[in-house]
Parts: sequence; C-alpha cells; structure tokens
Amino acid sequence: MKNNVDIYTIAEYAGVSKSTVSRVLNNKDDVSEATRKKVIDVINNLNYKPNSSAKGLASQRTKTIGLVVSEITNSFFSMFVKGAEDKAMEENYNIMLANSNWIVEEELKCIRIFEEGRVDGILKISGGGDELLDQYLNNLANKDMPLIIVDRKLDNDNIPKVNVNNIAGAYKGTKYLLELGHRNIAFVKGDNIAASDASVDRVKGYKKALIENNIDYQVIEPGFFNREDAYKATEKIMKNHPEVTAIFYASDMMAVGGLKALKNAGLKVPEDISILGFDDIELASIIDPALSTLRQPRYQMGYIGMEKLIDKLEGRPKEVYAEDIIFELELIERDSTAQVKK
Amino acid sequence: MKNNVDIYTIAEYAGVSKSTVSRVLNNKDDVSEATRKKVIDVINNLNYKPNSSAKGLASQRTKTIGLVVSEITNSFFSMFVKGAEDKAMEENYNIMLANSNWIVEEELKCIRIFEEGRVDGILKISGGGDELLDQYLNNLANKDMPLIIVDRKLDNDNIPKVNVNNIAGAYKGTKYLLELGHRNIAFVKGDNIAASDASVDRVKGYKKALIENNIDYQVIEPGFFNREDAYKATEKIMKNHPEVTAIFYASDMMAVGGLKALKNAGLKVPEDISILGFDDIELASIIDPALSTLRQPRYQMGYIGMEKLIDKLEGRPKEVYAEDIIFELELIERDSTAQVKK
DNA sequence: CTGAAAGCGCTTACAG
DNA sequence: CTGAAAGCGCTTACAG
Repeated sequence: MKNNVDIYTIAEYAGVSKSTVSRVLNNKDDVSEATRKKVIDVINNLNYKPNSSAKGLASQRTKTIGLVVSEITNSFFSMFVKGAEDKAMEENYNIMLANSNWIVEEELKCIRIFEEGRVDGILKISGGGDELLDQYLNNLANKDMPLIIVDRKLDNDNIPKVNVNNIAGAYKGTKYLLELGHRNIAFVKGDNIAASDASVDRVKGYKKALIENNIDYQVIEPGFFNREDAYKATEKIMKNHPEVTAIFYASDMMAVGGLKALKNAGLKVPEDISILGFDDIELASIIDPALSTLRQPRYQMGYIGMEKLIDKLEGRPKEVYAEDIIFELELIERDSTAQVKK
Repeated sequence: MKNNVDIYTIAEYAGVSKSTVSRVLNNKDDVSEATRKKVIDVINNLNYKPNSSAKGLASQRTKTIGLVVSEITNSFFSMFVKGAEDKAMEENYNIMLANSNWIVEEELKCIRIFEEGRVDGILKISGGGDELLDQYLNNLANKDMPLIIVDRKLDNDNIPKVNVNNIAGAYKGTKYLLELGHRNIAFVKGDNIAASDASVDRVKGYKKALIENNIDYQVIEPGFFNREDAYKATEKIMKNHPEVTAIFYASDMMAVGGLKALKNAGLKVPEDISILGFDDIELASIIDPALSTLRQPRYQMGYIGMEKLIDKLEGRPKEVYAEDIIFELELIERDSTAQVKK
C-alpha cells in the first residue's frame, strides 16, 4: 500500500527538518513545545501514518512479537493469546500469530518465519518436549532472539520461566479425591509429542499423593490431549478396572470425552464415579455435571509472559523480568466429584 | 534483532552482485542455473534470513495481512482465524492479529494500527453495523487498502462478500420447528452494536417462516450474543409466555445459556420444550442434550476470505475473487428438539 | 544473464 | 533545541 504523505512532507509543511519530525514522532523530549505542536498539527491534518517497514529498518526494531501456539481453536490456547495480546496492546506492540498444530516440524517452521519476519521477540505458548526443538530454542535464546516460553519447561538461564506447578496441582487433585474416600483412582494422561512435560509432571503428582497415603492402587492410561482419546481410555478403564471409583484426567477436554464414555455406559457422574479435570476451561462449568477441576491461570500466563518479553526488549533492568513465575493451581469443586459410595 | 549476514555478504561469498542475490531470493527466472546454485549454497551455509523490513520498504509490500476479530477466545471466531491462517500460510503470508472486544472504537483502533503496521490488506471477521465504522471501512477500501469483510454486510463494489444467508438459515430453522408441530415459537436475538446485521436477518427469517405458515404467534426477546443475556431472556419468556414450546436462539452460546435457565426451572429439553441454536460451535455437540442448530461454515469463511484477499493482493484477475460467496446454512438435528407434546 | 545505481521512509549520531 | 548526512538491507528499472 502506498502512502503519499511521508515524514518529508510533514517536515515541509511544518517548516522544520525530517529529524525534528522524527523526534516528535518518537516523543523525544528535546523539542521545543512550539515546534512540537506545529508538527503534530500537520501530522493530524495530513492524516500521516508512519511507515513501519522504514521505521523497522532504520531502528532495527519492529515492535512486533511472534506468538506461536499449538492450536488457536482450543480455548486453552486462545485464552493465553488474549492475555498476551492485551499486554502487547498496552505497550504498543503488535502480534504476529502462528499455529503449530501440535507438530514439532511446524513449530520450527513458525519460529523460522518469525526470524525472517523480523519480530523483536518470540512468545511461545505451545508444546515441546522434543529434543531437536529444545536445542533450536536454546540456540535461539542464547544468540540473539529474545524468547519466552510459557507453560513449558526449558532449562535456560536466558529464559525466565512462566509456568504452572503441575506436580503440585495433580498432587492436590489426587489428594482431594482421596479425601472424598476414593481409593481406586485412575489417571488418564495426555501423552503426546508436543506437551509431554506437563503430562509427565501431572502423573508424578498423582503418584506422589498415592504413595504418601500408602495407596498402592494405580492405573495410568495414556492418551493425547483430546476428547476422542480420553473416550477410548475411559472405555478401557471401565472394562479392565471396574473397581475404579474416580478418574483424574490430564485436561478438561479429556474429562469431557471421558464423561461421554461413562454416560454411554450408563454410569452416573458423580453418583457412580467421580471425575476430575485439569485447566478449568469455560466448558468445565457449562457441561452437566459441571466439572471439578484444577484451574490454570491461562490469561495471566499469557499476559505475564508477554510482559517479561517486553520488559526485556525495552531494556528494563533484569530484576524486573528475570524471575521465574510458577503459578499454583486452584482446586475448583463442582458437581462431578463426590464422596465415594460405600 | 541484528543479523550480521545480509544480502551483501552473500553476494561477496558467491562472487556475484547484490542484484543477482536478490534475483535468486525472489525466484526470478532470469538467472543461470549455475549462479543460482552457487548463491543458494552460500545462503544455506551462512544461514541467511532476509530482513523483511528492508524488503517491505523496498518492495512496498509486507506479505502480511491484518486480521481483526471480535474475540479470539470465542470458538466462533477462532475457527475463522484458523481457516484464514491456513490459507495465509499456503501463500506465504503472515498474519497480524487484533481483537476488538466487540467495541466499535477498538475496531477502528485495530484498523488504524494495521494501517501503520504496513499490512498489505485487512481481513475483518468481526462485528460492525456501526455507521461511522462502515464509513471508515468504505473509505479505506475505496482508497488504497485491500479489505475483505467476512460474515458481515457492507455494500461496496470493491469488497466481495463472504457471508452466510442468515435469513434463509433462520427461515429453515423456524420451519423445522413448525414441522415438529410447534406453534408457539420464541426467538432470542443477539441484538448488539457489533453484529446486528446477522441478528436482524435471522429475525427476518424467523418472521418470514411464521408468516408463510399463517402463524401469528410471535415472541422476540432481545439480548447480546452471550450466555448471561440468553439466560435472562429465557427466564423472561418462561414467565411471560409459558405457552411457548420452542425457543430459537440466535447463537449456540445463547442456547447454552437458555438451556441452563430451562434446567434450573425444572423444564426438560426437549420433552417440555425444544431449543434450537445457530452456528454449530464445538460445544453444541458436547452439551447434554446435544444441541440442534444451523451450521455456519466458519473455517471455510475464514479460508475463502483470506483467499480472495490474497488473490487481490497478488494481482490475479478480478474474476477469480470479485464474486460474492454466500453460504447456505445446514440444519443439524440433534437432541434438543422434538415433536411438540399434545 | 548480470551489475551499478538510485531509492524505499525512516532513525541516529554528530555538529552546532 | 535543530539540521545535514549517513545508513538500515533490500528491490527495481536501466544498461549492457
């Protein structure tokens, strides 16, 4: 798109030099109020819009952040995006979006696109756990691309963590089920290439709670983070482990899939069996029975991830962003869990 | 972010001029195979990433599209975004994202940001119906910014329409309820600043079906496109119009809110009252009872909107993109609708 | 098929 | 407080 009015035109009309126009454009304080006003008037009258490509080239900064998410249609991720976007807007940054569709190669592709796209930094809210990818990310962060990774582990001193305590969360959830009297508790995990560390930690928390309470009953069923897999996993549990009285799912979406399997089998939740989710997506409170779950502060994670990234980009003191932020998960009791039947 | 290796470095290493490097970078065909290979080798060895700001400045094109949506956390919109993004990726375009939060002023703000952000075009998948906004959009499209608006009306010969036949959809839905024997059918509309034309047309379709069938019973309750408003509207209908046997909601989200109100009042769906949604978001098939609804091809609309925009940007013949695309809505029968009770 | 030169619209020291 | 000049890293006619 062509824009006929540029910084030079403004300078001409205002009777000053380009340099001065640039100064008022960038809010430098070494401009007299009189000329500032003059220039601003001209800018408004001519409806001038700075050319961000030129600006980006000259200043070596684009004021845009690349955001990579696994799947934008998943409410879990879109809430992250919202938080990230809100913060970006506050700080006058733009957002470039890319979906990886849970596929490692596409994650890499997204990142490469952003490297060319001249984003100032990358905020990654998506899967991982792949060695090659982690290596690439470490490399990137150590070199020259500011990078924040939310909701995922990656050990790198250049990258502050913004994450959730998955072990403690799953521990809390399992303990809650134990307190309701359940002893035969199954866990359906979200075992997949793209988000394994979260799932692995949740399994750890589940086991930890059982061990601490001297329960040696343990059923762990694999599955991807989606409804279909959870549906199948639940069918399997019902068939092979009819003694199970509670199922803990690694995500709410999985719990929804599981709920359907249970209903189809004629079981009542929570009368016959309790189910517990993880995430607290909007859906959790909509379905019937409303789902008990562990709440992840997704919006905040997106917001804070973006905040740290921008702090870094703006050259703010390292203390303000270098600290790791690990959120604890909140147990939300709703109607899908109940005292175990005698 | 600084990149030490630029087009000049490549030229040096390959023993050619910058011009030639630029040619192979842009896949121009007037380069000998030998030098092309030489240059590509150097590019790979040096891990060169073109600077898109420089490219954008020189070529006056950024290869990025601005996407404005009302609310990314709403599955209705995220599905559009996915379609749009998939198409953009196919054509090597990037996406810049902005949320308007259903607010007219923010829509304008998003668009202004994109004007500066040097996007090549704007794809708008969001509310409207505001006069000032429409004027601004018309202006924009007539001047110099390629613009496609999806799922909304705006009469402008420069803007091909990508929309859904809301009148016919609501007509179809209402007729379906009539065929089930319902005579006292209420409609809860999504009356709001930001998407009124869709709602207005749906009301038209509802009325048309009633009139054609000589039904003069008609209850229209206002509300915004959300659960809370629909909940309240439904309570009102139950109180003031207990004779109603079916409620048609202007969106699935609204139907979900209505369902809750009905359940809370002790009514059974569909035994006591039928409900019908609009959109067919993922949730529609998840809730209990699964919601009958009119399916909007959201992914396709996003995809096709993006396709038309890119066709235009790439200077393809006008015939390939100028045509309006109006989708018909598909009736999805599920479990929330039933024959009326005697 | 290839190179030299101008230019895209800004920012940023430098000088005054 | 302000201006002249160089430069950011590309593309694009133009010439050969």
